[in-house]
Amino acid sequence: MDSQECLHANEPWIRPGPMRIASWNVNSVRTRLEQVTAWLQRERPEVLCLQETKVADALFPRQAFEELGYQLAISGQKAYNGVAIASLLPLDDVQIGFDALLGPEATALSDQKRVISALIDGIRVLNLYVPNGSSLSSDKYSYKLEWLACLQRYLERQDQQGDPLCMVGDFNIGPESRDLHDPERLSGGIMASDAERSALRQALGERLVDAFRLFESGSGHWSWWDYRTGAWDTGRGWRIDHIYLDPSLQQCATGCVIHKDQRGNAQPSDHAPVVVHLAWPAADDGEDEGHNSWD
DNA sequence: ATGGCAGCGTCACGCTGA
Repeated sequence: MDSQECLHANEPWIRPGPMRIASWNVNSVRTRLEQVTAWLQRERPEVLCLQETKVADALFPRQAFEELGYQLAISGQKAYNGVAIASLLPLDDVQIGFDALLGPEATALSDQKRVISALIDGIRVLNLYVPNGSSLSSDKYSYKLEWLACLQRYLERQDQQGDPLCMVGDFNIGPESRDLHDPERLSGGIMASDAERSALRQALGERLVDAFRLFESGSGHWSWWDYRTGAWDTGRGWRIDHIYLDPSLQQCATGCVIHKDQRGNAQPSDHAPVVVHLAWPAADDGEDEGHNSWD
């Protein structure tokens, strides 16, 4: 866009886009470190959000990211869960856990390290690792529904802050039939039950939209392939890793891509990275959106 | 209906993930 470039030429303190925000469940950041750094070196996304880092903060392999120019915000624990944000741009106002916004009511849901956010170039980047739920009859399933109800309250609070919001992560939910390789068999089961889908929709509200579906309406696009069933070799995947944008970022989105090739690596994660491309900062269309003022 | 594969912690296999 020429008009946008002119704008930036006249406003040299505005960094010209694009902004790419990626999400990747790496299933152990230490085991996957070489794959992650190789991918970062090649793709150089401005932001990479990681899930299932599976490492206590003191043992997080910080140096490998910092050598590539990435700053880190991490929230991990031994063996399970764990989230992190790596960014080429400064990370401000890092918030860890639901209790950062909700206080004591959410403390019980903050033992498991599944929530981290930071303000990056004026965008609130929220990185989530939604509980899996195990099976419909499991205690973990009720925990998942409770967690999603808490997410709804958290997002209502986040909305009040007024920052543009990009929410990414492993949602452990296939929102619709087109997100499952075998909807007839899988619908209604774990990760595809009405209650999970409804709880996610409730949390999203009217404002948050799945960036991938802004560009691709078809089925057959997956972000996760089960290790156990030879799912990768037979193409039986799910699309459970998502990027959600609020209205101010929807209008900036220029693409959303799943880097499926990473699932074909030797010793891969069972998830592939998802990347949203944003033209950011937004071009000034004359209407003050509240997020792009520089006076 | 069940298991299958992978990572972790701690050293034989159980727990967890999805």
